[in-house]
Amino acid sequence: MPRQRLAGQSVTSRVLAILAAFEVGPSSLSLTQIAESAGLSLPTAHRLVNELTEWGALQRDPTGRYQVGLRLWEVAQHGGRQLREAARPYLQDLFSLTQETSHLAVREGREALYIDRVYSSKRVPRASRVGGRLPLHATAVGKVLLAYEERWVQEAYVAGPLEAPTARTHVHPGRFLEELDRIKEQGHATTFEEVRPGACSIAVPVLKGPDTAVAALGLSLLSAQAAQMARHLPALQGVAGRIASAIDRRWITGVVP
Amino acid sequence: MPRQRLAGQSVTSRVLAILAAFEVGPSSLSLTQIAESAGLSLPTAHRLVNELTEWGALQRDPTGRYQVGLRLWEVAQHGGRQLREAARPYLQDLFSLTQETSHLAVREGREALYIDRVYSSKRVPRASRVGGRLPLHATAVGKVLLAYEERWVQEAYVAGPLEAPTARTHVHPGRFLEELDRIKEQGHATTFEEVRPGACSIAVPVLKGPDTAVAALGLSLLSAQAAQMARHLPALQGVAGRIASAIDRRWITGVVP
DNA sequence: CAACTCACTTTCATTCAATGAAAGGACCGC
DNA sequence: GCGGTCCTTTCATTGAATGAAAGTGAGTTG
Repeated sequence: MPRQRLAGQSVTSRVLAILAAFEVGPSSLSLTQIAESAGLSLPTAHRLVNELTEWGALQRDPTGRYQVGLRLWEVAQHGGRQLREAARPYLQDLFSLTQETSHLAVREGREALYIDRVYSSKRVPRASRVGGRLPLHATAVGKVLLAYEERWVQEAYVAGPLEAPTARTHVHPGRFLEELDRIKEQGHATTFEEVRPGACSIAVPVLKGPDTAVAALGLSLLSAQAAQMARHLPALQGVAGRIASAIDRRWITGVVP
Repeated sequence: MPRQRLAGQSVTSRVLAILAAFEVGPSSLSLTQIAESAGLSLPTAHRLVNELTEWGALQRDPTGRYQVGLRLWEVAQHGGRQLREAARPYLQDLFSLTQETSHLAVREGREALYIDRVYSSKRVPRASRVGGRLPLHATAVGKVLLAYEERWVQEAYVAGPLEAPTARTHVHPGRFLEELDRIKEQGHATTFEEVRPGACSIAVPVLKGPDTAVAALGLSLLSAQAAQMARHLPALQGVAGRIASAIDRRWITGVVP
């Protein structure tokens, strides 16, 4: 007799579980790994994965393992497109001005989601990744995003566990809330080796209204350059302003076809 | 009695049809539009769309319409990641050197799929879009990609319809095949107002072996700058070489975790 | 080279999740 | 209030999805 169908019974949920298998971990997975990660029997995984592959949501690499397919990538490019496309040229300007890794992030739950990033082959303090996440309290963009949230969101955040990727990460709830107040007052946040040793960062909000941040704009620098961080503040604020008005313009113009 | 369930019966295919609705057309759709585009009854579309929304594959905008969600975007960032992450810093270098819109494309069927793109707020000849497609025969990157394909692929391509976005598009099959030969011989392709009036482009292959192009690297310029196109050729070729070896290194190092 | 292993693929009887007709909101403008 | 459009919920019916079991095939061992 077929084994009892378990919870989360909808086919849709199974398909999504397969996609979720690619959220973390290695970028290519065997069928068995997918089945295990998604909690499916091998035949079921096989059939669904085949359908996804045929459509182009997944694709097989030369070794037979599966990766995310280009067609899914293509469709998903529409996600967050408004913000990303409005911001991209100015993010590029920021990089040209500062020659430092520039990035744009939004808040997703307890993490900062990196929407876009500009950097060259020269200096690359690699912590974030486009499509990657980092905890809000350990990054400058994250602190900015949280500083512009309502008080109860901030309190809910510090009520949760504050992990410490390095010894310098600020993990004291009370002091962190005070830091958030200071950040909102002065309009920018900084970190020094709070995500990874050797890297520091500075960020400002992209505002929509006086108290609402739709995104955060940041620079990552090597710790050796930390002294010059403040020098980039005018550039950051200027570019953030331009992005804010570009978004406004898009909102007024209406939905991009 | 419920209406006859039609072809393409699997739930997976329905879910994918919903995603496909976002491939073309406006970036946000109402439930009714999704149902129509995917060929589903309203209740079915409703249930599936709800599940997708709950997971984060779709999200509702303030007006209640649906767009591609950030979680799907995040997962799909893994698609083509190897190539994109290897190439990105060099693509940025190319832009810094030339100050012209730089892009990277791969072949997907009869079209060039734009994998990445670097440009600033200054000059923006907007034809391509990251995640967008253009016909192979109308773009410099497309011509390069086709020139390095085997002969039978080229012939199959010209056997299909060669659309002409502008009056200058090359649509004569025989002459186009000759152009492909010349392109492979000289190692680069150009267009002049073949996609859209006012814009021209130049592209070189990113090679893996002497006869295989894994991608194409291109610049878009305003037609007024057409005379200076050739001046950028050394930069293009140099950067393409660096990208090629970066990819090689990644292949040897193995799959990125 | 047979015996074994491991990862994937196919088959098929059983059954429960998916389906759409129908009816029920919600919000328009008139 | 009334016709309109769009979205949401309900529910009896049923066929698409399921997993046990058997099959394939590449690789490894004795």
